[in-house]
Amino acid sequence: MSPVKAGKRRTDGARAADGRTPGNRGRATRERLLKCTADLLEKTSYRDLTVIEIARCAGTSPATFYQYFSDVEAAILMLARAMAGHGAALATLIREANWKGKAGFDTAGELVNGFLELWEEHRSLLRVVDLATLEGDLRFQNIRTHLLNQVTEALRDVVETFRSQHPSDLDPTAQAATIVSLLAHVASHRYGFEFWGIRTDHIRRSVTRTLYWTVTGRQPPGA
Amino acid sequence: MSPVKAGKRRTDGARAADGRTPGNRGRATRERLLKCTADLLEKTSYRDLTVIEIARCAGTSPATFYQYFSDVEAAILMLARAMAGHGAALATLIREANWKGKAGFDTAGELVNGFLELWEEHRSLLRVVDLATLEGDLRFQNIRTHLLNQVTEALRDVVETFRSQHPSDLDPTAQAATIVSLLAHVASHRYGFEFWGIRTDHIRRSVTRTLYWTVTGRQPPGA
DNA sequence: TGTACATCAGTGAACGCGCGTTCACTGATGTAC
DNA sequence: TGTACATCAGTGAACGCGCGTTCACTGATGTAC
Repeated sequence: MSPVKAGKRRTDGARAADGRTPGNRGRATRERLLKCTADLLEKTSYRDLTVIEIARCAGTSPATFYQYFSDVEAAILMLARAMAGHGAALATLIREANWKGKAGFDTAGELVNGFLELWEEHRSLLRVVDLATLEGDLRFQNIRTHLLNQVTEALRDVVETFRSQHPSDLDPTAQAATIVSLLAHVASHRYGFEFWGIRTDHIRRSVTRTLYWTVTGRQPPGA
Repeated sequence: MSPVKAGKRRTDGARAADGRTPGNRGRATRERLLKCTADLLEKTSYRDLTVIEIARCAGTSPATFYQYFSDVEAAILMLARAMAGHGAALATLIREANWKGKAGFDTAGELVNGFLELWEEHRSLLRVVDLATLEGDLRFQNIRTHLLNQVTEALRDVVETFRSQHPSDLDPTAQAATIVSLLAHVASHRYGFEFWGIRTDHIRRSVTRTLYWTVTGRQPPGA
């Protein structure tokens, strides 16, 4: 239909814009667009986030945006994937820390804090991931899984360590998934609780105790 | 500006359409529109739900829709409010059941099932409520609070019954909120777990045990 | 050091689309007498 | 039982808006010789 000029249009759109391979200048623009996407996400619902807005924020034109991303979601996905790696740090904490006795209780507290901090730092991105997951978007669901899976598997292994403390018909994976559910939900609704008059410190204490119990099967060390 | 004909336009739009008081026929149309909204919500993300679609499904025109609702969200809110009352049944269950010993463990199981069933029955509506809450929509947040608050308060009262079993610095409200978080999250991500290979039965068992422990402070009766 | 050329980078302006929303209108139903 | 009138109910057709997306173009940067 349209006269092909010179560049062989890449349909896969893997790395380049529309057949160009990016140089320094291009990469800078791209970063600016990503940064603006992240910033705007703090203020706007991701459904209302528009190419025009992002372009304007980055001091460029909508046409430029399309040289780097196929649409707004593509940019958000890129940000989300970069974030999903942060689950590894939590998994490492779980695997390497001591879960026995008082030290184990401290480990539980650290993990709870780890979740709260991770959500604090990436609040808007995690909100989008949760949102899209609930809506059934598989790409975001995969990111969420990737993030939480590492944590769940690490916890499952720890739970198995305490197998003798748990009833034999308890599934360690389900147990771990249950705990992760609790941690994720509390972290993402933290401000909801505060708005409702429940102090985060109190939640932290409750969750820490529950976490310790579900992992070790033992009563937490008395207050 | 425009010539006022006869009806005194109500700006509040409280009950009536545009100054008309609804009769039988009108109420039927209205019900049909609500039903269609609910049905379409099962298939479509609520963001993509359009007045035109709803009207078409109800066999009427978009103009008619606006006689009954100011916009799509208004219709959804109406559905959600009607559903929020269902929290009362769970609260009653919590308040009237026995929480001690083996009977208490059964009560915990019933409550977990109650959550799973409630979410099963109103999956799409609850999804919208969760979604909008995460996005900071206050109206939906209030509905969510209304629904979960009844449960949280009931649980808090039960937790207080077991005060001697819990450490003195434990806040019963925070403890109850923690449990409700767990229940709500698991109920809404149920299919996520199954997709991921975790059987609902296993989750149910884990959650029931955790619930029993967080409420009573005692080890659940061995399997 | 200079010139020509290829490629990268960016954009103004326009088109099309599809939804929200409204207006002026027709049709249906009820009720007073 | 019939007629007139008020009110309820519903709609076709159009307008406007704002975003997504693209095209044909100009400008910037690098590099070969």
